Amino acid sequence: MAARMMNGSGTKHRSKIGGKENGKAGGKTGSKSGETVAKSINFGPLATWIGFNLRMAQESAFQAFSRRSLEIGENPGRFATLTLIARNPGISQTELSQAAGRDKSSLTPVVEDLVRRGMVERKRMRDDRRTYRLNLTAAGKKTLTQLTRCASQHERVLDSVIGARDRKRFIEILKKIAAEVE
Amino acid sequence: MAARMMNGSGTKHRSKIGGKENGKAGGKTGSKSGETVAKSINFGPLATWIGFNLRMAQESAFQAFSRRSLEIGENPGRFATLTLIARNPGISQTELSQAAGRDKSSLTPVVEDLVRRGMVERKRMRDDRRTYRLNLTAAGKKTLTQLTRCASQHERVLDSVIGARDRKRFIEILKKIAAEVE
DNA sequence: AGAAGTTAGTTGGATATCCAACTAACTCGC
DNA sequence: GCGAGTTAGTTGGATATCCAACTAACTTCT
Repeated sequence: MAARMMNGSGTKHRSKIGGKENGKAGGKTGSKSGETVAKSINFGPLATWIGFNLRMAQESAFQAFSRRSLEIGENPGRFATLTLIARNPGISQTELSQAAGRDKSSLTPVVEDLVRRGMVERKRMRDDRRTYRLNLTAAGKKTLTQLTRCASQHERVLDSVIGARDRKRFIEILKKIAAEVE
Repeated sequence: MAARMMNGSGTKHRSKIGGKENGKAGGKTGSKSGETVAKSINFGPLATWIGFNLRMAQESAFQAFSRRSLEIGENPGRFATLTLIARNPGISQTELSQAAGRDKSSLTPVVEDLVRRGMVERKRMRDDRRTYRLNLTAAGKKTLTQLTRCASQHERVLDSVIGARDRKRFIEILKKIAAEVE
């Protein structure tokens, strides 16, 4: 899981989102000299809208984490899944999907992959043979440890960008949005 | 564009992200009576990590906007694209993709669709025949107006969740993350 | 106990996205 | 003024995700 995961690690050249309306509607930067002057884009209302900035921030953060976890040869998307299984041994796929904010059908291939790679063990429940119980194997725990280290480093970067003073409030707001918006 | 758009409008049942570690590692909620007690999930470190919460918030917000814009029969994903073209008449596809934070190849089908539906006009540049100039048509402007109304309502909801006091700082932080994280 | 309803997980069809590789068109250096 | 390099946009192949529809297994109601 973890955010429409798996963007790869493309280096995207984003323009900074201009705070101010720069009067002159967009338009072809002169570039007399031949070098391409970074054209300043007018974002209009997007610049001050929460939805758009939320998306840009999320993707930026996810990309960074993606790169980091690919360095250790793991899929960033597996991180939330592994953590949730570790913390909730015997969790079912449906519960897992709800916790991770994904459709249960999205988890089918993810869990299959984790099982195939020996990270997760999957047993039918005794008393309800529709349901699986998921548990981490030793290998899964080891991988999770590595991924967690990655994630901690990543979090430290985010922390430094946000600043200790605002961090708590920032997360509260994110949680509130996740919980309260429709 | 606007966030790995087009999730449809699925009603996802997310568990709230528990702030506190609930000691007892996950585990099978009793459900004596037969009714399914909403199992309380242990999110472990995810609960306090920015990346995960950023994702959950972003998706929640996007879903809400998605539903709203589908009500007026438009694709939420087109919103940022139309806005950027409106504000930057004659913008090229590459510039547009950078501004929207998407790969230029992702824009090919989007722009095609907008042109086909008569929202956007696309002309080769005189002096550089590789490049297109994009402009909104009257129909495009009309659609954008509707979408903008939608988005304003959506923003108002987000505003009320965040609270006027924190809003400015919140957006600043989002911008900072988008700009500074790798 | 049997039919009707509900739930867990899978399958199928669709979309949005990425990256790498491509083509056509431009620019530069000599 | 021509070949090497660069840039704009498209194409192809891959992944992650969604929703709707399905099957198998439970539960409930009469």
